Amino acid sequence: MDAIRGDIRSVRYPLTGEFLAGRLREHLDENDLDYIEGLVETVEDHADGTRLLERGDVTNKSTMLIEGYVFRTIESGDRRYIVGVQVPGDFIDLHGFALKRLDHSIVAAGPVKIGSVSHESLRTVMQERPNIARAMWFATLLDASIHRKWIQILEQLDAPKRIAHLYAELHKRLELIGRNVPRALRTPFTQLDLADMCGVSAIHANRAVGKLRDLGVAEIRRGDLYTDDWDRLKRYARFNADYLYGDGALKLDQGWD
Amino acid sequence: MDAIRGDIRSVRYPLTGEFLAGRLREHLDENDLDYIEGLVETVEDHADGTRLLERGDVTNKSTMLIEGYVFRTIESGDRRYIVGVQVPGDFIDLHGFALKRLDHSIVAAGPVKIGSVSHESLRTVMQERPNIARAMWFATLLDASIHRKWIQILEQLDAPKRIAHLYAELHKRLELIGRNVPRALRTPFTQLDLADMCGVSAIHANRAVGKLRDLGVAEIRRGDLYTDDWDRLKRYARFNADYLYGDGALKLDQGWD
DNA sequence: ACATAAAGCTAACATGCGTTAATGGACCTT
DNA sequence: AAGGTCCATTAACGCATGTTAGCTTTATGT
Repeated sequence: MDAIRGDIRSVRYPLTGEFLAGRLREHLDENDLDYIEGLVETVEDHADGTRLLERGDVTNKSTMLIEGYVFRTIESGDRRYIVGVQVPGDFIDLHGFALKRLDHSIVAAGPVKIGSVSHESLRTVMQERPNIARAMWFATLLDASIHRKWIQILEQLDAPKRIAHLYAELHKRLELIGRNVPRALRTPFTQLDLADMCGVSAIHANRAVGKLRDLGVAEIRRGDLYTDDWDRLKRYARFNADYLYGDGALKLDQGWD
Repeated sequence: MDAIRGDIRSVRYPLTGEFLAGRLREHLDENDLDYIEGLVETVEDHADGTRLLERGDVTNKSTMLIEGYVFRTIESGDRRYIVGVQVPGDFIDLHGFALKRLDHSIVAAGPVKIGSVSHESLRTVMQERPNIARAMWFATLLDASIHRKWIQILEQLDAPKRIAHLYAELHKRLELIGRNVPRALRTPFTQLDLADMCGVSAIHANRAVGKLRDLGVAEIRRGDLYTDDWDRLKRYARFNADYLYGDGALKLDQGWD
């Protein structure tokens, strides 16, 4: 494995590419986005499977995902449990800024590009840029909302619907950062990855993928999902995007600034 | 059902009782705690099952749980999914301060006592009391950490272990706010509540309770759990308290103030 | 082109969990 | 004390999922 091969379309910033701001983008102006851009001190490529952060780590910088996917994982016994996925533009350890140590590990799912911001810089942000600070708090609250949805999904849906919901969520999250996915959503996920996200065995994840194929809902091959009817897939998965707060969920109208 | 009957032991504050600060307590001094106390504008009692907040609500105040338990619920189809539980001292809708609307409902589990803080007051706090603001961010990050653990639990454990883990978690969380539970952990949870928290049917929750009894791990009667060996129960549930950050997890040592 | 490893696929059997139905027990109301 | 309601319990049967094993396909490196 070597460095990233994925294409970065229409690069906006010389250093990090256009998606740095990610989910913050909607809530900040050009000025703030430039300011954040200036905070990034280093940009690195890492290969598939790289363990970027370990549970228990104490950090002095926070990391933003610029390109690729990462898993939030907790290992227990000899198995891995994936408790979250991040897409480009997401901070992946903003909680490491406020919490002493990390409660879970971060592992690259496929090749990734990441940027680092020192906690020292973040402290300055907290003091001097209250609206950016607020947007960062929003970002961690959105993570919590996504966590709650995952809990509901695990309680409510069977394995095929869980997998469909996962792709429906990614489809929407990519759309929210300006990446429209027309027909094929490409990911580096193996069926074992899907299994570890859905809390089922790899064999059963394979059955579930087969069922989605048989039903005509979607074709998943080596992580890439193909469908001509995203609406049908989302209906099948009982997907409702409200929890992603895509419509400017931040409360801006009550004199925050 | 009528108003609260639970005892409030060793009341510290005249208005709200000693546990107002809850999980914030460890990270703030007397001065800050008094300040928070002063923010509480109203205190109310509500009966079991009261829907305190609805998914989709837009709020202008945030609520702290003073006495009792509440569920975070998402309804879908004709079933209810419980995605979280809060104990006394927890803010239950701090995210409603930063997010435009709530992504889930809050329902009283048994009789509760709650206090309200206006968002206007919170905005003042954010500006004038950075260490309190930080503690509140911490509180929401801790919720996210608990959510991740629930995801792992649902992916990893079968129904009996999920129930054991739930009580183990509550046991620890109560300890962290100064309420040591010696032998019996009393809750108002029905077996249907346990089922909705664990993502299983009520019948299967009943089987799981029976298995815990047969194994001698714990006896659960009408929500109250009895055991003479909490360590054994926690081992059975693979409980590890790290994710609750009970040891002062907030990063205080790097010039936050 | 070939060898190898990783990933995907299939089958058979065991177990966890859902569903329906019916019974029993605890608490509340009158 | 009687009746009613909510909750807990048990049994029987079917489906979802785990486990073990072996096989096939695809990607990758030489």
